[in-house]
Amino acid sequence: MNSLFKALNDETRRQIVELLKEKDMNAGEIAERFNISKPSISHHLDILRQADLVTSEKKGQFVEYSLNTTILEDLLNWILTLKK
Amino acid sequence: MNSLFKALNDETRRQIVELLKEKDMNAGEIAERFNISKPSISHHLDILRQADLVTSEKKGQFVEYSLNTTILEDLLNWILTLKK
DNA sequence: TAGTTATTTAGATAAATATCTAAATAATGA
DNA sequence: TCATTATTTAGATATTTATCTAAATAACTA
Repeated sequence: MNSLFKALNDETRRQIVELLKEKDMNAGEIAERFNISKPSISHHLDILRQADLVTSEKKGQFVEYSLNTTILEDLLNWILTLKK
Repeated sequence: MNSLFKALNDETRRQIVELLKEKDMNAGEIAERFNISKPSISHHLDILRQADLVTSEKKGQFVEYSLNTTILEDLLNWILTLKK
């Protein structure tokens, strides 16, 4: 849970997640959407990957990122138990 | 949303939230549960209050804290739209 | 194979954060 | 009113984090 909350505790990363909700994208396409350097975006993607919120797959020269929503079950349940 | 994710991005604060799920508690009672100084707990409570995750009410010498679960609706909805 | 493009790694830096101790504030009760 | 108790504020410090530029790695293409 720690890595998940950490991953979501950043506006840029939440926006990346929202982008990937629409469709899979490669690192460069994601970086284009932000006024942040590519290495910084790469770092954000790494944190999202550590939290298992995204998966990545090398496709030739590109690295394609996809959203993994299954990990959100845990978060959902945590919140629901609070609301009891 | 920013203050909410920030508030939840700390194990101690998540534990405080879980304690308050069971029953309202004053600052001292909460602090007793952790090996952390009272000023630090006070600071954590402040961050939870800024996120509107808890409310506080002065009761004589004590300050009683309560969980506010309504604010979790937003978070719940954000997650649910991701899962679509 | 050499040059180009895509992405990540390394290393640096400024800002944010979690924690502490000491001091201030506020309420109680002798 | 004075001492005690509960809590917060102030100020300091060490760690984490978001960002950058430069360099490294990997894959394509002429």
